[in-house]
Amino acid sequence: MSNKNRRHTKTQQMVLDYFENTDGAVSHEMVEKSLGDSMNRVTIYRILNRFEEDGIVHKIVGDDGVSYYARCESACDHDHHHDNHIHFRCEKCNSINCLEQSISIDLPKNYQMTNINFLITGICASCNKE
Amino acid sequence: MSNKNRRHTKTQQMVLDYFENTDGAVSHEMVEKSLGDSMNRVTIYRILNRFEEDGIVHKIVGDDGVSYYARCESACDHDHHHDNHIHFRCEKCNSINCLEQSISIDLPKNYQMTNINFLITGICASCNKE
DNA sequence: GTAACTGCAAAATATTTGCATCCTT
DNA sequence: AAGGATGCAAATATTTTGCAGTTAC
Repeated sequence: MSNKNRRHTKTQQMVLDYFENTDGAVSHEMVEKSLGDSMNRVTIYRILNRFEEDGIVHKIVGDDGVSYYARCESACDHDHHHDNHIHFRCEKCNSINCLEQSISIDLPKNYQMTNINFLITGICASCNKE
Repeated sequence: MSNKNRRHTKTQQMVLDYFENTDGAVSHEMVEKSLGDSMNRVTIYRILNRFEEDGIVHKIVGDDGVSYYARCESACDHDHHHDNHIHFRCEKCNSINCLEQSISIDLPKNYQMTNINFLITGICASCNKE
């Protein structure tokens, strides 16, 4: 389903590097703030969409309505990037990270699952100190 | 925190009735399609926001980026409408409903939770038959 | 050389705000 | 009558699309 002919470009590599050097999930806004001088905002949209389409990252939509992207774990293949652990979004520092806890899902009969989006919002430990 | 002086109006009652007569969660678009002739789209935005603010409904953000609203269970009070069960969004019929399964959350030390958003996307049983 | 990728402008969507008016209390 | 709620227009975001120019392969 997914593998179009993709090309390796500088811009994409920069975004990949950004993922590599960033803890937790990443939003369009964050990429733009970081790399916006080197590339157009539209390009960022397109790169993020492409990455998701290709299974390189998965998307987590926050209860703030913002889309965050995180590199997929090894387990992800191109058509299934299920992600049955919980993400935590800190309202203060606006980071999204994975919690250890993972969920075993008990879907009712005849239900079929294509995507999981588990998100808890609140204050993370480091922000809670202050 | 929440109780402003609210007034009882026809428009709001219509939206409430719509919730009552609809299974599962409801999006702005659905309300507008249903009641758009009787009220302005902006009014719908404001009513839905107000309802959420007042704890009358809670918001679930789909991985499609769309906000859905569902009437709160009895357990909800004004400041805490935690909703630790899983919602299921059907990509075909675009309904959102609650699954029975609820999740016990095991938050790491010093984490503080303000909101839960558990959503599985896929095909529901009735759509899966066809 | 071909087709993917990018940048810019513009279009399409989605949501919010200002303000005059209407309606609940 | 005071101020919350609504409608309309306009302002803000946010995301997508068209197309020409550029670059990877």
